[in-house]
Amino acid sequence: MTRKKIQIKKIDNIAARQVAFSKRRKGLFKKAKELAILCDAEIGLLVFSASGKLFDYASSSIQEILERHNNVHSDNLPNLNEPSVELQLESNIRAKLNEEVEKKSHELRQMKGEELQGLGMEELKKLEKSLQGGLSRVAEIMDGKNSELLSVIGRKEVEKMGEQIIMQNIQGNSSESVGNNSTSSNNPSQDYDSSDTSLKLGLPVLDY
Amino acid sequence: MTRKKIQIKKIDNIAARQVAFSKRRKGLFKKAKELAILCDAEIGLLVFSASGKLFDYASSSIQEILERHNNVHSDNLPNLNEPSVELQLESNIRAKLNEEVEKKSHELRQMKGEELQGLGMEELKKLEKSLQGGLSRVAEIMDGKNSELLSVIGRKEVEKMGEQIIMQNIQGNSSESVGNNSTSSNNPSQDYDSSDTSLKLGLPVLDY
DNA sequence: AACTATTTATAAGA
DNA sequence: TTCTTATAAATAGTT
Repeated sequence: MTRKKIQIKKIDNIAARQVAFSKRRKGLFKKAKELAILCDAEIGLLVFSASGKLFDYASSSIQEILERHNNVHSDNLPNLNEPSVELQLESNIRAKLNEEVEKKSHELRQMKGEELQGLGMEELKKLEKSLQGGLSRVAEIMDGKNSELLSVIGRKEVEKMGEQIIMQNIQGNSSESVGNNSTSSNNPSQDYDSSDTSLKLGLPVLDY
Repeated sequence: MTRKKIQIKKIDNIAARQVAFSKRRKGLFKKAKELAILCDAEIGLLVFSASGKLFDYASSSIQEILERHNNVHSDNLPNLNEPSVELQLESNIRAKLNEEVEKKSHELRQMKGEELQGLGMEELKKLEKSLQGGLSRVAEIMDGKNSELLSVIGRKEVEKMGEQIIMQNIQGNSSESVGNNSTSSNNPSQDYDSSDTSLKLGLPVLDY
């Protein structure tokens, strides 16, 4: 509804969802109050956040409104042994949440290669594709991190490493040296001849 | 709130009040539904018009529960303002479950290559390993399925293929034949000209 | 928590 | 009631 139109579906990002909840809850309560005042209506509003916190508003007392509601639906079964409304509600929510946890756990285990028995070929292929997608994204990010680190180390050091590698190749022969050769970093007055740094191929593999 | 800003006080004109009630009630319910969906909140909303008509909305099955709410509390309402011990307990459980759902959702999205920003190299590697593990398990299962299917196709066909491969190898020259040489057991009437068996090497890729 | 570009909601009028 | 439209309000994305 503003910088961009949004779809009305559960907001994935937790932080964003909490922010939206705060803003919209405020807006909703304001609207409810305005309607009650402007149009002389009786309004009861109960909101449980995803974390279980209760927010409510009633133009008169909640009891009064609920009683009235009950009268409208005229079925009176006074049962004091019943769990409270809220408690029943919470129970339902808990059941739903448990189900959701199970579902996600199962999906997660499947992505880790477990509990695959029931799947058909189509589903297996989908899963495989999903895994491959994730894998390549992870690889991308790792590459990105390596690049970042390279730029942090600085061009000079990289070039220096290149030189050293070249020298090693010229002098010895088999030395597979890949170790950390970075000479002390606080050395700004370093001067070197850039002309012989051409062979910078095979950049050191940065491993963590 | 449009052609002119209005004060939030009871609308005097009855007709105007009814019109406003209709419009604003609609808006209020829409907002309530949006909040419930967007932010995963549980919402109950009761609205009585000035004339006594009831309008309500509940994001879950609060409805029935609300109807009984006053049955429980209309006679004895000492502790309506403070959640009962049980309710607080349930709320805690719900909060924990929500957390768990979020955690799993997050992990799931990470396995699909999303929300990777915060991860360090170590974590990325772990993730990569996990994905590779899952991938190979999935591949195994798929292989298994292919084999099963092969056996369903029948030993005969497999044997036939083997023979054909052998024949090809004989007729050519490279004698690296590794195929299954067991000649058919229960197949006396089968006769075919192996000479025209075209190049069916590289067992058919079973695709679904 | 504040800002602001947009989307929504809606008061008045028809 | 419903539609239209000018304007007020709400709010998503950003800082």
